[in-house]
Amino acid sequence: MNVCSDTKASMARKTGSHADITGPAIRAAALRLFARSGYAAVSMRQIAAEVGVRAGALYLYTPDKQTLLFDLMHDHMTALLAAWEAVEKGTTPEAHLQAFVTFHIDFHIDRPDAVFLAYMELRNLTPENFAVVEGLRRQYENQLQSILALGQKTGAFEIDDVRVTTMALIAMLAGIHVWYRDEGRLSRDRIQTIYRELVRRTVSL
Amino acid sequence: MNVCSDTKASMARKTGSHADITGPAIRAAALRLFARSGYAAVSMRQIAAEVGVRAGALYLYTPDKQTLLFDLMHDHMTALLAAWEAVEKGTTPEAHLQAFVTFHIDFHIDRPDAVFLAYMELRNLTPENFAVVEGLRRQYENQLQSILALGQKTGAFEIDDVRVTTMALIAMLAGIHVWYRDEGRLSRDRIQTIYRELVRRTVSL
DNA sequence: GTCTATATCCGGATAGAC
DNA sequence: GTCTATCCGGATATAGAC
Repeated sequence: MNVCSDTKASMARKTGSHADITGPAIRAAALRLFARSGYAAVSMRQIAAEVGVRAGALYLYTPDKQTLLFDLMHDHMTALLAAWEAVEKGTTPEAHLQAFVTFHIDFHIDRPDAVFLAYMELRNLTPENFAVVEGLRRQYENQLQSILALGQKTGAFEIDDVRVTTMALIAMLAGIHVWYRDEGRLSRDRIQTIYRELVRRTVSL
Repeated sequence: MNVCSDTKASMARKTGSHADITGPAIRAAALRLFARSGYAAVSMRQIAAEVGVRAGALYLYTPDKQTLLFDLMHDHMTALLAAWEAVEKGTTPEAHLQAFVTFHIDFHIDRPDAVFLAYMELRNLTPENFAVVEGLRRQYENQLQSILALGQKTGAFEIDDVRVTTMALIAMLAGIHVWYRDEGRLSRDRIQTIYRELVRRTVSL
């Protein structure tokens, strides 16, 4: 932070102007700290210190702390849905489901802090903000639920209760973030292989 | 609270003495509020108001807020382990696993607030307290892991990675608390039946 | 055992200088 | 765009009266 070499033509004209740097830096610091200690336990002064500015400067980039939290969660959920939209999903329900598992694990392993926020800090959102984020979360669940419902209809899957199975699989996948470590015993590929098989079994007799 | 009728022989001799009532009431109030709003977001004043006393009075029953949280989590985990010890588990690995699922769902549905605390407030424990609670949580995971390992050894189960399957099943079961409602679409029995089958499938080819 | 009062500190957010 | 200074409220925890 606070690199003021000013040697490049692209640098701002006035020393001390870092709107393009400080904004993202604030979001990154808030994400890291909120994920580590929880929204309520993190102060604006802490976030500012992490970025290398004073607390007052934060309010040039966010109207308040609540909006900072909401933006982080909202952007994460939006990115999640957009990324899933872009995935090549295959033709059969089986392939579709396998693609979902692979995608989910990839996306979540790459964004541990955002994932943590998205499901731990829901209760710290104002009711209006909660409704928005909850709606996006529900949309994501529905992606999986649709796959299961279609597979059940075509006979590809043997499922007792589609809604419960959806929630069970989401929970199973979400649980990975609790124990996953980059330097852990298992590679990402290995984990994906194991979970694809676990999920396949839960929808097969 | 603060019922001072003093008409029964069993009432305390001194008006305003409610040690036997206030202590549990404080814990119950703290549990409810911590679960609803999060440890960091709940003040001692709020807890006191819920009980019907002033904030200062709380310190007759707990040395500080942190200890209050720790005691709630510690007691929950201890009760969980003790209750599982007391369960009739059956003789085969299959029966053992089914008993675990049934037990887990029963215990957790009956204590939604404590369950919520136990996995949401870990990061608000001091390092020493965290280590204790984490150790108890690990003991519980090991109960399930032992069942899976034994079943794998005897050939009753077909499991790729016992550790990952343990974490996957724990997460799947823990996820119930996210959507379960007492007045919901599904009875407890029905939910247990569905999950017993989901779990059975994950350890069978 | 509880209350009132208070010490001490830290929180979010704003105003105005530079 | 950032800083310093500050307002104002609320936090935990303690001391001493009743």
